[in-house]
Parts: sequence; C-alpha cells; structure tokens
Amino acid sequence: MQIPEVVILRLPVYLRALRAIDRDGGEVISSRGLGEYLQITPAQIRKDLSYFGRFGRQGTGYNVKRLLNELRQILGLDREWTACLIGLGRLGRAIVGYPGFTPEGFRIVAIFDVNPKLVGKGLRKNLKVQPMSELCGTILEHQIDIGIVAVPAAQAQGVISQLIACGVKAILNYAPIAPQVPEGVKVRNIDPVLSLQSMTYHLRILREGKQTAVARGNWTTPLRGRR
Amino acid sequence: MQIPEVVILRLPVYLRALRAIDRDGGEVISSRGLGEYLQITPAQIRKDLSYFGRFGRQGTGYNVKRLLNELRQILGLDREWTACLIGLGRLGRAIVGYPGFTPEGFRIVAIFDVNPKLVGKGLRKNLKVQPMSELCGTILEHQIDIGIVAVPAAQAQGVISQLIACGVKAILNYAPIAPQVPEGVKVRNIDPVLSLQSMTYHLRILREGKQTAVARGNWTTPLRGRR
DNA sequence: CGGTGTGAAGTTCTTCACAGCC
DNA sequence: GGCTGTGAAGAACTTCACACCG
Repeated sequence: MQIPEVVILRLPVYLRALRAIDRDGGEVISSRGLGEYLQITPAQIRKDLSYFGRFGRQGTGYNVKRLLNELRQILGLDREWTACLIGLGRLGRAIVGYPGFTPEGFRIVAIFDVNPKLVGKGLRKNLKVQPMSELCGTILEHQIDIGIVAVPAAQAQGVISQLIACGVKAILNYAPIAPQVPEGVKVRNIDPVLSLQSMTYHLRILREGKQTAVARGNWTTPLRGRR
Repeated sequence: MQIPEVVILRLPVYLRALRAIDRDGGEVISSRGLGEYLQITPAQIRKDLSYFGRFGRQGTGYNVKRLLNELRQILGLDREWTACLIGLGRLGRAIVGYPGFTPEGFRIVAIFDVNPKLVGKGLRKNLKVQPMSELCGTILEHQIDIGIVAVPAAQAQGVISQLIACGVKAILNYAPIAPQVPEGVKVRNIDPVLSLQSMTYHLRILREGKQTAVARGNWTTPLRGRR
C-alpha cells in the first residue's frame, strides 16, 4: 500500500506533540485532544494513524507512550541516521553548532568545504573539515545516509548531484534553488525566504482589502487593531 | 475569488526561477520550460497563473521581465515590509547576520531579547537589542508587519501571543512547536527537524524494502549503488 | 457514553484536452 | 507548429458518519 506523502509529513508533527504531552505527564490522549493541540481535525489524525495500524482503544484514546514508540518505529527513528554537512559558512556553522538540530537519532559524522583554510580544522572530536575531493570516499566508508547542503546557491546543484552520485538518497537543502534529482531521492528544502514571500501575499490582501472596504464603507464587523 | 493556499505557496518558487532565468539572459519562457526547470507540470503553472490574469502570449510563452513584475506585485514584493526578530541566541544571530535572508523587500528594524546582557547591544546603525517590555510599543511605532520568532520552544507560544496582541498578522516561527493562532494570522514554521524525520521514513522503507526484496530474490532491475 | 477505525461522501487540487491565438 | 487559458475530468486528500468496542 502506498501512503500519501502528506500523511508522512504529518507524522513527525504528531510525534512532537506526543513528546510534549508525555513530558507533561499525559498518559492517554484522544484524537480530539491531539487535534485541539495541533489544530488538526480528529478524523484526520485517526485516518492518518489507521494507515499504519490500530493503535487506539475505543472509549479511551491512544496510550501516549505506546503511540510514541509506534511513530518512532514507523519513521525509522528507533535507529541512528548519519549525516554529512557540506558547506561550513555562516549557515553551516549555525547548523553544526545548534544543539537542538541533531535530536535523537541523527548525527553529523562528516563536514566538507571547498575553502582550503577551513579544511583540517577540527570542530570536535573525530570531526574535521574535509576537502570536497573526499566526499564520495567518506560517504561510502561511513555509510552516510543524509546530505545537508549549506553551500551558496551557485554551487548547490553541483553538490547535490555529487551526493546522489555517491548513493545518498536523502538531502536536506538550505540553498535557495529548486534541486533536480532523480526519482527515488528525497529532498527537503529549507527556505525561509519563500515562507516570507508567501506571507506578504496575505499581508497585501489584508491591507488592500481594508483600504477598499474603508473606501466603500461597507464594514460588517468593527475594525479591530491597527492598520 | 478565493485562491488556494497551495497556489500562493508556489508563486515565490516561480518568482525565484524567473529571476534565475532573467539573470541568465532568458527573455521568454514557456510553461513547459519553466516546468522542466522546477519539476512542475506545465498545466499546473498555467492554471496557477491564470488565477491572477493572462500574462502569456500564445505560441510564444511568457515574457520573463513582465511575469517577474506581475508576480512581485501579486506577492506584495513591490514594497518594503518590516520585520522584528525576537530572540538573539545562536539562531537569531545567524538570521540577522545572514545576508541573503532579507532579500528585496524585507528589513529587520527591531530586535528583542530577554537577556539583559544583550539588551542595548548595537548590531548595526539604528538597530539595538531591546528588552521584551518594549515589544508592543516598538511594533506599533514602527508599524512592524512580520514577527520572526527565534526563541526556545518553551517561550515561543508566549512570544507569538504577544506579537498577535500587538496586531502582528504574519509570523515566521523557528521554534519547534505548533503555534496556536487566531484566524487571520498567518504563520510559517521553519523546522529542519521535521523535514529530517519525514525523510527517514523513506530511508527506512528503502532499506527494509531492499532487504525483503533480496530475501525473496525478486529483483526486477539490477541494484545500483550501495546499501 | 466516549472514542476508535473506516467505508463513503465531499471537497480540493491536479491534469487533461482543446479552442483560440500568434 | 507552438503555446496559452480554461472548462471538464480525474486524482488526491479530507471530512463525515456510523458500526463497533471498552
């Protein structure tokens, strides 16, 4: 059975919510409870989970710890995944340095950069910056699962192609490009600028809508707040 | 007419592609050309654009500069938007420091942090770290449009609620939480961990699938690469 | 009762396919 | 011939609603 990608994208969200609920001492949660927490309809949650099994109990809900473990297993988070970082510029440094970035189950085991001045620099034990020429060898040697791309836009596609050539099947891309990848390779793009640019659409509508409405004087509800 | 949110989310992607095409000297692009570039079907692109007007020319395609301007206008990027950053930890510093973050049309005009040691520190001209107590006043004074939240998870919802109370209608949230916001407020979450966690689902399937397949010996195509 | 799991209905989004134009 | 713009068809996703269970 082929599970919709949207469902897969929601599972980590459920996982995180359950972690929070567990931390707060919750032992059981209904789809309604979880839905309120996440602003998702209960039916959605039940349907999503039903793709993978029957984890709930009628009249009660879901056992938080049980569901946590099930989700961890489904998402493959019950094992450790290795990643390499390519590009140790400002962004790359923020990524390695950020403690919450590599949560349970992820570990950055190699770093690459074109800059010869950075190469050889040790970041912490067993983690030295390597030249790009060693990319493929290291990936094969360490069986690296995930490539994290934090290079400038102009170099990004080249780096991604190299990663794929070395057999990497999952890429987290921070460069502002639309990567070209063959089928079977999963890419996730992290791009705050796109998010900003889509929000301004709504901001614009809001402004213009209000202006228009004011001009026409057709208020149905009193205007709250500024602007 | 109500335009689907997915469409809005794709517009900035088109915009960026057009910028690249323009930079490379392209003057005209067909929906097919753009589609190949972005791995999106031509029909999708045409339909998306048709929500906003008729920008193409039959037999030719779209004039790149014209379409660029139309999209900029649609997205409200023909004016400047102001943002404030809340939280000047490691992440916050990466955000203000990252030059590509505030592209055409965005400007961070205020920074807030709870840490008294940071307050008063000047980052650049006219940009000093302010205490949280000044949040609302500054937002109203500068008419700030967007709040960028880079505080720890535990504080994030509180900060977001404050922003909303001050009238902010657009929030870029970097904290790993599911923000609760009233209708009319747009939030975009930037969360690399969720992206990683959804990719491991596929990695797991890939591994297990291959193992299973090997065990059964039912290869249809030769195995390429490692693992 | 309260709540899950799930076919079926409903809705939204994507793709097709073609008229119309360059 | 090539390509847009767009109703209509099709696919994907979400919600409903109810049987069934604790």
